[in-house]
Amino acid sequence: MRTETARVGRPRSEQARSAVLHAVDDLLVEVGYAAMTMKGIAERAGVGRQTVYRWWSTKAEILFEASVIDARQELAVPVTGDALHDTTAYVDALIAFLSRSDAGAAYRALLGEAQHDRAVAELLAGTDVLGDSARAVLAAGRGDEGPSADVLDRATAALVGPVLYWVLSGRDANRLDARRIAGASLRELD
Amino acid sequence: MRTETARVGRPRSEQARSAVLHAVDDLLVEVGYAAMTMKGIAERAGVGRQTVYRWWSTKAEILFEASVIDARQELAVPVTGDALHDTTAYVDALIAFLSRSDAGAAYRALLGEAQHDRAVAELLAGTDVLGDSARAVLAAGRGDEGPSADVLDRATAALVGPVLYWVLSGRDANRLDARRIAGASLRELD
Amino acid sequence: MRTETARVGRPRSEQARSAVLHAVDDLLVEVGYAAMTMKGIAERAGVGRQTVYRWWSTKAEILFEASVIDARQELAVPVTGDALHDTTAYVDALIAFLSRSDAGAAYRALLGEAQHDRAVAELLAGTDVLGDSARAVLAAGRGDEGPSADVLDRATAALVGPVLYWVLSGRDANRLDARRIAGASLRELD
Amino acid sequence: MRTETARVGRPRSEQARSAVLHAVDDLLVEVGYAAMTMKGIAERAGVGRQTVYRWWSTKAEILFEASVIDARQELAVPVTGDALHDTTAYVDALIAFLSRSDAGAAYRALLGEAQHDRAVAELLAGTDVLGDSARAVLAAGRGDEGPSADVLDRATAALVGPVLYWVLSGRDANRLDARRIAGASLRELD
DNA sequence: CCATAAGCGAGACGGTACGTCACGTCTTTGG
DNA sequence: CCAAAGACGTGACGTACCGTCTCGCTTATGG
Repeated sequence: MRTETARVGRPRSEQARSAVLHAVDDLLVEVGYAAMTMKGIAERAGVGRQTVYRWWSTKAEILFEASVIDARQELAVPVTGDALHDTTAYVDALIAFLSRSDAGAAYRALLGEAQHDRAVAELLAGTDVLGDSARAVLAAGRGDEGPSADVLDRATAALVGPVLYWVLSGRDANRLDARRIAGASLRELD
Repeated sequence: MRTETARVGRPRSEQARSAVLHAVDDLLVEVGYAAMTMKGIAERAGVGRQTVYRWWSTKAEILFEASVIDARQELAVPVTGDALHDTTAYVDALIAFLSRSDAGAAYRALLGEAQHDRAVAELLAGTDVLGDSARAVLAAGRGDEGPSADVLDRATAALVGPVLYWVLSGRDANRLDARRIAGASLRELD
Repeated sequence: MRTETARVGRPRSEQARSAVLHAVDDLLVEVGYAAMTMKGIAERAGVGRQTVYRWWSTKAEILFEASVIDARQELAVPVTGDALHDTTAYVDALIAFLSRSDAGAAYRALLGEAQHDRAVAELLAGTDVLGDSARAVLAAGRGDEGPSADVLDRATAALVGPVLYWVLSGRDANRLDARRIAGASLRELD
Repeated sequence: MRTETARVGRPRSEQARSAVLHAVDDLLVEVGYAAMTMKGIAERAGVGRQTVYRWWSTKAEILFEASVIDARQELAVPVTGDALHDTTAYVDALIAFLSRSDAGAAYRALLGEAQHDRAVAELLAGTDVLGDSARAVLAAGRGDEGPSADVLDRATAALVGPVLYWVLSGRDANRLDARRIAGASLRELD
C-alpha cells in the first residue's frame, strides 16, 4: 500500500478504494478466501485491475485493510473494574469474533495464509490484533502497576490460545467455558 | 485416497506412491506450501500427473499422508508416572514439533489451508494429531479413573492452545515456559 | 496387422477381432473419425486395449480393414456390354458411395487422414479402391484389346475426379450428372 | 476469428498475429499437420497460449488464414484471350499448387481435416479456393455472355477433379496432361 | 497330463496436449 | 497522472488419450 500523498496529476479515487474494500468483504463471504482472486475483486468492484495492483500487492493485504478496523472494534470490551468479569466478556467477544463474525473469518483466513506466505505472516505480526486486545484487557484489570511484559504475554497466551485452538481445529465454539478460561489466564498474572 | 484392494488389472505401484510422498516432503522444505504444485510434485517424483490425481485429490491430501506418521511419532512421549514431568516433556515436544520440525511445518501449512478449504478442514478433523497426543498424555497422568471428556478437552485446550497461539502468531518459541503451561493444564483436570 | 499363423499358445480370438471391427464401424457413424480413439474402440468392443494394439497400429488401419470389403462391393457394377450404360451406373454407385454410404464416409475419413499421415497414405495407395473399380468398368467396356495404362489412368481420373471434387468440397451430390461424366470419361479412351 | 474494431483497452498486437501465422506456416513444413499443436504453435511464435485461443479456435483456422492468400495468388493466371492456353496454364498452376507448393500442402491438410471435422468443412466451403479460381478462368475464356452456373460448375469439376483425384491419391503429378484436361473441361462449356 | 506359450480383459504407468483460468504487466482511450 | 478496459506472456489447473507395462486368467500345442 502506498501512503505518500500524491501532489500532481489525478488524485487517488476514494470511490475506487472503498469499492475494492467492500468487494473483498463481500467476496470473502460469498466465495471464500481461496476462490477470491485479484481479477475477481477488480471486476466485482467495477475497477481496473491495474488500480488494484497500484495500491495493494496481494488479496491478503486488501483483506487485512478491509477487516482490521472491524476486528479491533469487535474485540474491544468496556472496562468495569471487575477483572474476572471484563476478561470473561473479552473471551466471549473473542469466541464470537473467531467463530461467527465476518471480520473473524477474514482474520482466520489471513492467519491461515500466514502459515504459507511469509509476507502475510509479517503483515499480521505488525499488527497483533488478538494479542493487543487481550493484553489491553488483562492490563486494565491490574490497576496501576502493570505486570511485566513476560508475565503479560504468558497470560495472553493462556487467554487467547485455548479459544484459538478450539476454533482453528473446527470444534463447536459453544462448548467453550469463557469464565474458566478467563480465570486461568488471570491466575497467570500473579 | 482410494483404499479398496484392486483385484484385476495392474496393481498400484508402491514405488510411485512413495516417490510422491517423498517429493512432497522435499518440496515443502525447498519451496514452501504455496509454491508447491501438483505438476511440480509429479515432476519431482518422476511420476505421471494422472498417477498423482488417481490416488490423491489435492496437495493437502498428499502432505497429510506424508506427514501424519512423523507427526504422531514426534508428539509421543514416554510415560513415567510423574504427570507434571510427562506433560512438560510433551509441551517441549509440541514446541519442537510446531516450531522446528519438518512434519510440524507440514502440519502448520495444513492447518492454514484448513482455514480456507473445507475439505482440508475435514481431513484434519478426522485425525486430530495435536489433540489426540495431548489427551493421551493428560489421561495417562491420571491413573485409573479417567477424567470426563469435557474436562479432558478443556485441559487439552489449555495445554495445546497457548503453544499454538505463540507459534502461529510468529513469536519466538524459546520464550515459552513449558513447565508452567503443563502445570496450568493439569490444574484444569481437577 | 499380423497375418502369419500362430503355432503355439492361445489362438487369436475371432470374437475380439470382429468386435473391434464392428465397434469402429459404429463409432465412425456415432462420433465421427476425429473423436474416435483407440481407447474408445477398445471399450466399445469390450476388449482390452492391448488386444487392439496387438493387431492394429492405428485407428486408420482398423477402419480400413473394416470398410474396404464393403467399399469394393458397393462400387462393383454388373457388366452389360453397353459401355455408356455401365459407366453411368458406376458413376451413380460412386456418388452413392461417397456421399451416402457408411463405407464411403470411412473412405473419405481415411483419404482425409492420408493428407496428413504418410502411413495412411501408403495404406490407401496399396489398395486403390476408387481407381481399381473405375478402371475395371472402363476396361470392361472396351472389349478384347485393352487401352494402354496411361490412357486408362486418364479416363479414370476423368471419371472419378469430378465426383470426388464435388463431394469433398461439400457440394450437393444430387446436382451431379452421372451420364455426362461417364461420357466425358469414355471420350478419353479414344 | 474476431474482426470488430476494439475501441478501448490494449489493441490487438499485430506482431503476435503475424508471429502465429508464420509459426503455422513453418511448423506445417517441419513437422506436418498432425504433429502441429496449439501449444507448439504458441511456443514457436513466442506467444501466450491464450493469445492464440483468443483469436482462433483451432489450428485449422489459423492455417486457413495463413495460406488462403498465398493460395489465391498461386492459382491466379493472366488472361490472354486464348481460352485453351489460359486454361492449360491454370491446370499447370493447379498441379504445382497441389503437389509442390507449401500453400497447397496446407490446403490438402485442410481438405483432409474437413473430412472429419464439420467446422473445418464449413470454413473451406465459405471460401472455395479451388472452385473460385477455376471458374474465373473458364468464365474469362467465354467472352461476353457467361455460361449458366450449372454448366460452369460442371466444367469446373471436370477441370479440378482429375487433378485433385490424382494428387490426393498420391500419384505422380508429372504424369498429368494439363492440355488434355483443359480441353476436356472446355468441351463441357458448350 | 502337465509344461510352455501366447492371447485375453483390466487397469495402472510415465507422458503430453487439451482448453481454461489467474497471474502481474503493458498499452490504449478518456477524464 | 489516474482510471477503465482489455490484450499480452507465463504457467498451473484437472482431464483425456497416448502407447506400454503388469496382473490373473484362459486356451491352445506338444513333450
